[in-house]
Amino acid sequence: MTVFWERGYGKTSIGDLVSATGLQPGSLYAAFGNKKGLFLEVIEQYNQQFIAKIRNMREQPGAAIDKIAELLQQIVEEQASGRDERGCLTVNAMLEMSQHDSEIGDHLCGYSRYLATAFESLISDAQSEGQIAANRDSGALAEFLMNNIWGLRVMCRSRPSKASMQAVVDGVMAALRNR
Amino acid sequence: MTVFWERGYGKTSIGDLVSATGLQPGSLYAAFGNKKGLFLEVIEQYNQQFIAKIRNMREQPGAAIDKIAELLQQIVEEQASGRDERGCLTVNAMLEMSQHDSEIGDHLCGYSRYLATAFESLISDAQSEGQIAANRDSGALAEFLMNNIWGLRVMCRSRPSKASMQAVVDGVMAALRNR
DNA sequence: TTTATTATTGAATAATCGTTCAAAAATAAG
DNA sequence: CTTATTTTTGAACGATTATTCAATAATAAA
Repeated sequence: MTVFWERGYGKTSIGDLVSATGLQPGSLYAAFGNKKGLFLEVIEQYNQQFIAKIRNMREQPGAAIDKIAELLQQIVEEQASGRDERGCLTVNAMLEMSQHDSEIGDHLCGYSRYLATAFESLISDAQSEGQIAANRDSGALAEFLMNNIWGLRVMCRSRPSKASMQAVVDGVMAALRNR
Repeated sequence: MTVFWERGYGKTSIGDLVSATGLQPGSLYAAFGNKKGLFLEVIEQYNQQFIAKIRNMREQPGAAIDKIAELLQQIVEEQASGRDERGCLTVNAMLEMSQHDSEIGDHLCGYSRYLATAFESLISDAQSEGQIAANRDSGALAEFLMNNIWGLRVMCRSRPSKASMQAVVDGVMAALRNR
């Protein structure tokens, strides 16, 4: 996962995966069929981790609006600490592979749809708790939130100042809380 | 430009460029040095075109806030009409190449910074015209706007419904107009 | 027309790629 | 311990890659 994340799909060679896993080509092919098979399992796992993170957040105590803020803030802090120069594996894969490989594209598009519903449930929670007006469209707000996360994942890759990213996060939270 | 845009840098072979340009490898190398040299000139031209578009918009008559809305709406319409399955060449290049190739990375990061100032001038116009409150931070709003454009360029690649993209655009414009 | 300069050609090169597979090693079953 | 089964090994293969360059053609200068 780390190798694909740092180098992208196309620039990751089997040799890179051999070094990273300590397995020889034959073993990798016996286990995953081919390079794409391994990549599909990698993004599946990556996506499930993020979905699990949101699911887990919802089960924790605390205001939903604060959880959303925390989700965004984490992206800022990771970037600021220099830990995240690789952005989001899913976004990277989506832009590199989505239209070129329909199997990977299907996978990612389905996940994207699923992720929107996960965000919508967080928004709904915040509406129930009175921090977002109940008459606003939760689906539309979820798309808006997700769009800004996609954006931050792109921004990560353009060596932004922390202030720039913080400005975006503050703007998004203000837009969610408002009206 | 079209070839790089549709296939990305890594998946574009010299053979593809030979077919697209009608020039033989030797001629391409005589003119551009190598594949990367050609790519750098391509993204330079692509970015200049977008900067010129914003500059031109500012010179046209009409409310600045409507120009911003039009910029966002164009992305929605292009996607809805099926014309844009390739997203934005710059965003694609940024995610594919930025951290792997520092020369391309520098180019793109510089452009990203420059683009933010172009957006800021549009925001400032809208503030002068009274459609965005003058006490709001134009730089922060510009980052917010740009972030959503990056997001839409990612979203383009996940086969979204027009309604989803429209929801984002409406959300962004509401956030800009508000308060 | 003749000469000098520039541009184009496209086959050849060396490197790297994803993938395969017979041989060897490790493990499990009898 | 012996046999059967599974896993791992890593060299080899064919395909593709970016790049080069001597030969050829086109253009400009004299």
